[in-house]
Amino acid sequence: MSSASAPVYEQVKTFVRTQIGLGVWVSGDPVPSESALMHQFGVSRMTINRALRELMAEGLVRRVQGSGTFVAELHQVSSQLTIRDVQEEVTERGHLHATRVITVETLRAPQALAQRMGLRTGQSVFHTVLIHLENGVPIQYEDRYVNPLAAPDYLKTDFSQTTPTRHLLDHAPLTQASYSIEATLPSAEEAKLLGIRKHEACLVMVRRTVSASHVASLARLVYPGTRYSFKGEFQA
Amino acid sequence: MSSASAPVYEQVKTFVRTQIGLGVWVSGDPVPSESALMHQFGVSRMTINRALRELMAEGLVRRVQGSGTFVAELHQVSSQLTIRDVQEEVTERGHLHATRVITVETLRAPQALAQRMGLRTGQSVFHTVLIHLENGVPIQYEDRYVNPLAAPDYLKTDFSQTTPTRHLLDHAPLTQASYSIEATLPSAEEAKLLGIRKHEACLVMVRRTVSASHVASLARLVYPGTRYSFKGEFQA
DNA sequence: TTACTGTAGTTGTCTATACAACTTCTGTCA
DNA sequence: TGACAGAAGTTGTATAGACAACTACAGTAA
Repeated sequence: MSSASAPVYEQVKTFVRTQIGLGVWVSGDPVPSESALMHQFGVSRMTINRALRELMAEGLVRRVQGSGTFVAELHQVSSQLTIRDVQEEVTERGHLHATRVITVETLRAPQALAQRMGLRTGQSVFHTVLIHLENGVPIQYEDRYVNPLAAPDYLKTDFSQTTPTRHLLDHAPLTQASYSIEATLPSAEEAKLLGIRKHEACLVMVRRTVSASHVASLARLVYPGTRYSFKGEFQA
Repeated sequence: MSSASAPVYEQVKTFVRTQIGLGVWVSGDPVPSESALMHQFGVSRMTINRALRELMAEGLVRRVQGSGTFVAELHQVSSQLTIRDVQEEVTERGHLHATRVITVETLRAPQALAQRMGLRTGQSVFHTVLIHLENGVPIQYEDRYVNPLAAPDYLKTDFSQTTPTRHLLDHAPLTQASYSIEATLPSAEEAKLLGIRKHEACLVMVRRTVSASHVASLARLVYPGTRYSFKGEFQA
């Protein structure tokens, strides 16, 4: 029923997806040409083109100009890892979000930090340390350095109301970000502030965001392993 | 120079991206209508449409039929988390990959496992436990259950040559996958096989893959926190 | 055999047009 | 005032055609 009224290009996508999903066409196999699918479905080439182009963007097929369309080799499976504002994430679960402000300061960047943020040694950098709580339980330790050039008003924020992430997204348009996720044991201070034992494993995400060609922020986010996990899905 | 010869729809995308990147247009602002951009660039509507449609797919703008196009609220940043075959990953780094086979067996699924894999209790399930080594150092403990219906020849694989991931990708076309990433301390057996101390934090990925409507495999991958991290990038 | 050329087939881009579906606002009528 | 109708503007989809750019292959010439 729903497919009867679905747009034609969606029907074509579904057809191709199904053939691949059922294993009728396997990795490397040629997908029928635009011309062939055009006659098979009795629609115009642009419609077929859109379907195949979108399937390529989704990583399901590979297209080579002059040669043809082929089922992609799925040797690597990518999925969206979503990085969200903690506050929204918590409130969306219907829980209460609160912030404990530990440190708010301006300091002169030591060499190691300056290097990682692309600044000169001794340049001013904003520094905040916060604890995010979900229903009163600490779930994230956030240690963040912010480039004053990217967000001059950062320290004026009321961090008990607005999260740093939120402020930055609103004031420093994001152009690039990189992150790494590791597992480590917490430092003494982190363990104390998160209210966990020293031998409890933590997920640590280190995130570097770039806004208009300079590093905007460098954050170290520590999550107690027992209270947090990253989840994701992948759909062919 | 390169933009002079770039396709028009790319030029339009670059224009919109730049306005957003520079902060000229901020979250929620209306993007000029297709008709306006059409006159501005002197091109047909379909070309503008393609540019805006692709920007929407990339999450940079939000489009509402009948209303207009708006700069998206970047409250969530998603990026590709790539799940790859360990062997390929290691050899690509120019290192030596090896596998230690610990367990290869068929067993009857206990209730908890059967439930998680969508099988009946007592049904046959393949089970393998392997250690992956990079230059002789253990980097991953892989504990995997495989549905015989999805990959009947799984146990015939020579696991010292082919990784389970590889066999499954080649024999059971992937239609869906979900995963979670957590931090925990290793079990006694895991610590022993990975050659780490009991109090060393580990990244644990639990991955469930679905092939043609039934669960193909359930894997628990344990990485020593000191030897592994997930990395990723995001580009606006 | 080897190197080159041409041709058929394929994808990439773009146009001008059309109608459908939806939103927003304005003006009219009760 | 309030409800409704309509018009204008917007995006969504689809068409038929055109030319460009590229690939793969077959045939030809040296």
